[in-house]
Amino acid sequence: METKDKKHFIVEKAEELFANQGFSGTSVREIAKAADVNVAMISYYFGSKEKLLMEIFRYRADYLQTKIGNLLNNSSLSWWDKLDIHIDHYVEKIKDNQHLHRIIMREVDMNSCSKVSEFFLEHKKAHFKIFSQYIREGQEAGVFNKEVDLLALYTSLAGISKYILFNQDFVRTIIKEQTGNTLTEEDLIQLAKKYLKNFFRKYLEIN
Amino acid sequence: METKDKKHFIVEKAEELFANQGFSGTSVREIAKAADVNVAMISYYFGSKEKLLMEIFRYRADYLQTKIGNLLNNSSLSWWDKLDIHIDHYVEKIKDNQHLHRIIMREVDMNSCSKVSEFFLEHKKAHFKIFSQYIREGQEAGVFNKEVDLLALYTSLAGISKYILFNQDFVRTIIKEQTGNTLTEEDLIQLAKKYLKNFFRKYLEIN
DNA sequence: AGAAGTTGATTAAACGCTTGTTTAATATTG
DNA sequence: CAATATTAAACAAGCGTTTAATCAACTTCT
Repeated sequence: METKDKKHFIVEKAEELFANQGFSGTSVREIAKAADVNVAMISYYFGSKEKLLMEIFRYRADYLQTKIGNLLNNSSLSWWDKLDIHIDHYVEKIKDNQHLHRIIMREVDMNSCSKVSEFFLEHKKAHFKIFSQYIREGQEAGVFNKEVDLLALYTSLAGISKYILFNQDFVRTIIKEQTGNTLTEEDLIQLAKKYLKNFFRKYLEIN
Repeated sequence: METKDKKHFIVEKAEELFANQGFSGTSVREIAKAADVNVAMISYYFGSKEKLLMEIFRYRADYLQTKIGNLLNNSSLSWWDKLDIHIDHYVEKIKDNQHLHRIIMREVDMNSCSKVSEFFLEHKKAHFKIFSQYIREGQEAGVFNKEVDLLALYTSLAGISKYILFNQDFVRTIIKEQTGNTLTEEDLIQLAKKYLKNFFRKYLEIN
């Protein structure tokens, strides 16, 4: 394997371990074993354990770019269809980057006083900006209800989708009791999307 | 100080440290220093670091009892007022037990495969049961809209309140940019309550 | 073309330090 | 005097990181 691929492999294994066991709860020896490399390679490649964590963030930087705007602007779809796409996109992205989100929740959101925290705060702000700009344009186009709190919308979007994705066991159990069906992760994704689309319709529709 | 009070003091200090730095990220020496006791006392009192974590859960067991039902049943208030009380109660309880919730999020929700996870899953189920029973009674009384997904309501209640409370920096920043005001934690609690009450009205009102 | 040299990758071992826990001695209490 | 509480010190194990030696691949020189 090429050394660049090997580095990426270590990053991915570390990401998974950090997500499930936490940064402090995972030893470099554990990471080395999972990636099937010598312990020293982690210091050799990344400098330190902490810098490996930073490398994870850098590795996922493209995801954090949140360039949804382009997709939506050039389309001839209706405002409502675009909103659905936005929601689908949002939930899907959280699903695809669950490990990263878990790490952010554990190591960044929880002790919010480092430079990393500031970086992710900026990212959240940027995403909120894109989101609220889209809603406002829909409002000015006369499609979306103008009497709606953008932050209320956004916290619901983030809160609901994160809750369903990070409490999968709970949601699954309830659905199992209600219907007898055991939902797959994909089913849960669809459920989150359904709930959110319903939610946005209720809030943005003009009666 | 009495030995029982001292034990409680250690438990509270440990709770705070575990909440902010994680279980693995906090050493027993750190806890001992925070509680101003000798390191050996923690093993002497609790047996081990892990058992101290369990003691935290036992210590907060009364909170986790979630006996909201009593308060609501015997009241002569309207269904809507009772719902507001329920929401107030829910948000307030999360605020008062933020440390515990952080620990549960970090150490329980994240790696869901231990006996502790099962315990908290049962607790969530019990709370959902109380919640949905209340809503259903309101539906049968003809006050609440019958065409509403109980799980959608619940995940929103939990998701929104947790998001606001555990992303305080973000919410504060947005509000600061929008209004110029820097919100206190109490303000954020009120915001969460407002959002949730609005939400439940939108979903449960019969047009 | 083949030996010598250069570079980066990989290894096992060791480093010093911290970890959770235990021990054995001392202090405090009833 | 007995029982409990508290202490400093020691314990083995694990931690993140470094070292120095070896390996592999490629370049350069005759």
